[in-house]
Amino acid sequence: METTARTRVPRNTLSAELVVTAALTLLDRVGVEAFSVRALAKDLGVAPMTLYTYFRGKDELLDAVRDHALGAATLTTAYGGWQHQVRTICRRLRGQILEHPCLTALLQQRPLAGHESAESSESLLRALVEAGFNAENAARAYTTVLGFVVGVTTLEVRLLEENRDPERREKVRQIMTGLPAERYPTLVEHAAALRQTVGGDAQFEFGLDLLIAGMEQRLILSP
Amino acid sequence: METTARTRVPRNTLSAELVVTAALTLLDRVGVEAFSVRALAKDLGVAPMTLYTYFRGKDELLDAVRDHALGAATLTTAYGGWQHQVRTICRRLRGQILEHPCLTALLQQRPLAGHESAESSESLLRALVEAGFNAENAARAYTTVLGFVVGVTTLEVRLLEENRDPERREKVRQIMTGLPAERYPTLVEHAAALRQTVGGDAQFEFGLDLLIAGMEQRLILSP
DNA sequence: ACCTGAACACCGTTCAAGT
DNA sequence: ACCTGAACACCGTTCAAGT
Repeated sequence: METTARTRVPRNTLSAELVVTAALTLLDRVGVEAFSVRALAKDLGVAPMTLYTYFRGKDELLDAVRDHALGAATLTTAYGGWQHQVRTICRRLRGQILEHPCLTALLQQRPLAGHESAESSESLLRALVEAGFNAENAARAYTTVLGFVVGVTTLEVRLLEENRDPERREKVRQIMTGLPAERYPTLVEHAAALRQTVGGDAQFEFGLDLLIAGMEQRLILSP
Repeated sequence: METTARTRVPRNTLSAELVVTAALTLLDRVGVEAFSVRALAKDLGVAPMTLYTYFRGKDELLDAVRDHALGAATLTTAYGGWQHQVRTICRRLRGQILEHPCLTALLQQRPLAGHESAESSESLLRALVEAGFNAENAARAYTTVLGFVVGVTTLEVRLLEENRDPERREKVRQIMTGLPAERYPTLVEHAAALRQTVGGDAQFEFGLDLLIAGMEQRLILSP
């Protein structure tokens, strides 16, 4: 029952910036499920209600974390041909999600941020217009690319987590090996190859190649 | 303070099946955030702990709901050339997610189900092998397609929700019109076109076309 | 303005008990 | 087996209050 007089933050040591950073760290460590305002307050050595000085509520805090975690992805401008620009922007977004796995949950609850992500949004859309798409198709390609990157990378993060947890890993293995070969011959035969697609740059690049090749094709037929 | 003797389920009226169905309905109505075991119990006219007769805990229940909601997508077999088969499977999966929006959250927390989705998994992978992909690339294409469909459709569901809620809608509009045109010229110029990409079959088909065209291209170069 | 503790209406789940 | 109420350790947030 240690009651060692809690080292309270003396005065004005806190700031919105600091709260967001600590929240991001905690979110990445324990997951969005286990994250709570009270746990964050304890981390910061502060009473729960203190955090409400900086944010109207939990939702607003999570939005700020999402913008903050996304912000760093937009620092430098992409260069080269449109294919290379699109590739660069997609890789950066994936990199940012892998670095902050909590982004998978935050992006799915509330999609794309406002100002923080505007830089890379602008770059991506510009690259697609430069590629030769008309206004409608450039916008369609833009939304397709974002959905693809977030979707594929979210799947990657989940599968990697599943692989790390030995208990869940064993369960998945049992389901796969338990599938009747006469009903699911292809799944059973390709089980090893499927396991190979769990994460990794090669898997991401494969999908990105498909999408870009598809866009090149589309530009020839009807831009 | 109405205490009108709650119409308790008499005996053995409940079943795992019934609990799952009620859970799915409640989840789609109030969202995964607001869903709770206690609320579900109230819906069923039963004490919260009763549900633990059928499921070890909330997680197991959500897994069952996910499998149940996904199951109906796999009823009939796809036919025709591989392109048409892939298209059909993707459309069905999207259709199922649109019908049960809670699937976006359930699929992102725990990816692809086991047995319930094995039917369409088998069909999809078989179509890709038939297309001519080697084992490694068929598996890579498989994971790419699933990530794409779930990602793009999740984005669709979120954007549609955002559009329905007038308050959030106004907020998004303000962010877009508030963007400085000299810093984000492309975003500002294409704001109308971007709004057009929020949901709809045309948007989904556009992305699906890109992916399939990309696969056709890839098959020529290195299957 | 910044920070606090007490209180309220919720959660998921354990436990001992009833049929 | 099926179903229950009481209790425990949590939540996010309101409120009145302290500096």
